[in-house]
Amino acid sequence: MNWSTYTINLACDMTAIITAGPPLAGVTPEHRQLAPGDCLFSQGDRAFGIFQVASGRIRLQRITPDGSTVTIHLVRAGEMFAEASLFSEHYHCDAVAEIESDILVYPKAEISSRLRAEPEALWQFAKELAGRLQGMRTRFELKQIRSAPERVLQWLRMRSGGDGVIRVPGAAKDIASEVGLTHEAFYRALAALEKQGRIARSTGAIRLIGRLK
Amino acid sequence: MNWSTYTINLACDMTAIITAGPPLAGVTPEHRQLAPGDCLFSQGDRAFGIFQVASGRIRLQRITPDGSTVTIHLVRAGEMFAEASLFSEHYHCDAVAEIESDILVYPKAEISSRLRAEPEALWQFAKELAGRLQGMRTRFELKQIRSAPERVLQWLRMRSGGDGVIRVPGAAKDIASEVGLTHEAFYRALAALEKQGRIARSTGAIRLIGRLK
DNA sequence: CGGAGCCTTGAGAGCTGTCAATCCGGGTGG
DNA sequence: CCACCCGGATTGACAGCTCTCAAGGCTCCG
Repeated sequence: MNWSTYTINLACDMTAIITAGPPLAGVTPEHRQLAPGDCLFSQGDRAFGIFQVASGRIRLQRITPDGSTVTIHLVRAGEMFAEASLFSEHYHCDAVAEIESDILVYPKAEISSRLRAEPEALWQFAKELAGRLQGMRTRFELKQIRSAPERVLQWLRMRSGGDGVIRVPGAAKDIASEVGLTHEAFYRALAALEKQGRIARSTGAIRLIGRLK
Repeated sequence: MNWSTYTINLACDMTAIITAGPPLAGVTPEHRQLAPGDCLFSQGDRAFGIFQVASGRIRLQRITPDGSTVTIHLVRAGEMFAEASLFSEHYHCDAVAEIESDILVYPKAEISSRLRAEPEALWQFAKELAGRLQGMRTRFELKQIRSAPERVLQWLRMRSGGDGVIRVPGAAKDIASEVGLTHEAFYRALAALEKQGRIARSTGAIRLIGRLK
């Protein structure tokens, strides 16, 4: 098992914290600044590009037949979105900035022609997609765990290196939302785990305690 | 809190109804029968193929550095898995049958050479991956909704056609696990929604009530 | 007619979200 | 150098909600 590879795979996944997947090789993106409420594209618009969130947060939503709004996805910093529009003429949902956001725009025509012309680039693109799919499935499975301490523990396990140490990037608060908890519940979970002797905390890092191989 | 408890929770999955993608065009799979507990591949094994579950259920799990097991994904009938192994020499997790399962095996060498040789097939494959990624994100977002009635309603909205009618395939019980609820909570949610006049139930179908466009 | 499985409802417990209060460390202005 | 302020970290109290366990009712089928 190659743990560094594993880390990279996860990076495609827990994007909110591990910033930035690799940009699309060989295609230089444009930047677009969005103010809260700004719309990047709407359902039915002709697809003009795929995107990556440099900073901010984008809500992908769809208006259902009965007129109500369904959130398809909340895209956070580092994440890419609307890849599927490469294979479709139009967007199938709205993309609206929740907060001030900086978006990288990869023009569809350019990406498309490049992927069509260079099978190797397409191969890499598919690889990227497959990795993100795996990551998404992992996140999904994590969500199935109802107990907050258990969920936090599993998350830590997935993020830990071979030494069982997880370096905490910035505020633990941000991790909370990543795991799908309020920060209070997250702190309580950490406290409980520490009390049980299953983790040890120090500033900027968390260490798993237990049978390390 | 023990693992068997989780197994039950984890069994909640939406794929049984939602998924069932097209098989890989132009490549004929082999079948493999697995008994409960049988291992399809292990972490570190040389990647020999990608798979689709014809029937049964496969647990993808990884042993973490501290020796504990983390479920990466529970694969259900219709779903494809281990696509990422196309881009990697080895598998990064274990695949174990939870129940008797029938697996379609697409040999890696064959898939790989076909995708390499025919850019159009690779394009389709990427399209498929992008679609699955979107679907996974949608499922993930649905999980974020805490209120059971709200979650059920959103799920119904996503599944409804333009007429706002959802035909219920078989037991409503199965839907419950798809939405990530116990069947009791699901019934209660439906009852609440009906009481509020937001849906109407009849045998075999549910109709959304509200401003249809 | 009987049974099996699904549908439905009830009661209670446990857990997380919410609201609030406190502590703490660093940066800032006086 | 120190008081002050701000945001994060932490803990407490409480309400609301879902899960669990349990008990009928209903429908289809043998």
